[in-house]
Amino acid sequence: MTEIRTDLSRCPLFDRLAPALLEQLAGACRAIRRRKAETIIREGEPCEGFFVVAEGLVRVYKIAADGRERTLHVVRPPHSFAEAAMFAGGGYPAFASALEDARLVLVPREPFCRLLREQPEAAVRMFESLSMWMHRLLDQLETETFLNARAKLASYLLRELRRRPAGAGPARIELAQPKKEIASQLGMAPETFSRAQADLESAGLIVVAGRSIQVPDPAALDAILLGDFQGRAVS
Amino acid sequence: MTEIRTDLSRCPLFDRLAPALLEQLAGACRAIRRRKAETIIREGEPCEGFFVVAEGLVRVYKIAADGRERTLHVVRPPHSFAEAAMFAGGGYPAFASALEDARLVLVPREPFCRLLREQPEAAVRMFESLSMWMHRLLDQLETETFLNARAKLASYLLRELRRRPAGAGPARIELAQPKKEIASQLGMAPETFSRAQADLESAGLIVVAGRSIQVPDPAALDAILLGDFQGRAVS
DNA sequence: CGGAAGGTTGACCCGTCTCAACCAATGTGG
DNA sequence: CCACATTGGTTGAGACGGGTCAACCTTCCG
Repeated sequence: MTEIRTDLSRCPLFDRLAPALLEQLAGACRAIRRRKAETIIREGEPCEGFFVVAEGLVRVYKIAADGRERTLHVVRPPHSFAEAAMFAGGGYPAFASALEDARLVLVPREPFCRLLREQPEAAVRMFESLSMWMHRLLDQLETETFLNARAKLASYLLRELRRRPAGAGPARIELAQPKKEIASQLGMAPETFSRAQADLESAGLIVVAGRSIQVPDPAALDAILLGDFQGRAVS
Repeated sequence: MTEIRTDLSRCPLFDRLAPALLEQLAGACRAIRRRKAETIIREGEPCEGFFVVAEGLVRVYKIAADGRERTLHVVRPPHSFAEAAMFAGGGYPAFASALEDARLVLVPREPFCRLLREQPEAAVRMFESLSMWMHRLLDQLETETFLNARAKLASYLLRELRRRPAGAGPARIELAQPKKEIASQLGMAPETFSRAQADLESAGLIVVAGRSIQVPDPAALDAILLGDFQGRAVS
């Protein structure tokens, strides 16, 4: 139980919660483990509650009628997912599975809703979390409709760069997942990812070495997002 | 002022609010009018508050670096938009403009946040509203990635059918906006919309007469969403 | 050694975008 | 009242981006 309490306390939703309330909520939660590739929730399943990721990576995704999959987001500790499902009825709106062996905390619906009603501060945190999800989805929809494969990759790399500690040496990214997984996040086929990467590399914008990618000049990479790109027209 | 109170009371966010609280909130709000095509908010602008649509239609959209636009959603009375902007910082996440002459109520940030802190019931409504937006965005992203132009149109028509009063005569839809606007909502060029429509019509799935579209057999139209469509392979 | 998983590359195909012509309905000014 | 422009929509031709299929390579592992 004390482990659950610690896991919750790290999550932005709860990190300012009074210890007593945290303890109480933790008592109502359940620790859950999933091995790599195991499913956590299925689209349409009734919503028991939402999840805090304590360890490991979780992939949130949709499945098309013909079986194709599309990753919507990868959730890392100490964040949460499926919060929105609790208020909209109709079950979970997407699938989720473990990208690595994962430890999760299931926060059941009722105890959590009680907390929200009683703790305005907790409610505000929840609003912030939902808003962040919305912004993320908006960005994704924007990326989707306005950018081509190269620009999507560039925008992904720049986002990853921004996630790193400030002034952390040279601009280098270590991909934490297989490239085909990243391709799915970006809404493209693995082959297209590979080609986009090759294009950016031959334009001198990135240097690829396995799963390590260097960006000598982030500003130049950023320019890809605007006007188009003549990379393929070398002839 | 009493007009503002009435407008607010119709909005799902506030329709169960105690009259005294409603009155108080209304006192802090501002009535706003916009003519057709006038801008309401711009992406990145600091967030003063969010909006309830009292009359008219509002288009929420993104603009690409090269000027292309993409409609994300059309908000109709008595619903609201830009709620999420209040919690995420960084200003409004998209543009909004009036599709028709519109009457709006601006609910300023601070008075509203105070209400949320003091009224758990209001907070619950807010969660529901944010969750609906998230579901809508998820659906849109799903549609975007899995469906082709014909299937997008079919899914739009079926959605519109479901919005109509139950048992309201034959399955007919009156498009309330120009087709090129709907094309933008569906993320396709107007020409593509026109062709998708022609395809469905020549397959006998819909009957088009100007802006009026009939669906003789909704179940058949639904089948388009699953497997693919041989409509163009008539030869 | 053989096999599986991750990744790259080439060839080809298909869907959608773009550009352009065209049409109908509606207005506008002389 | 007519010439003309404007707006909304349809249709055709061509180009292009990205998906698919297939071959191949490397690394890792049993």
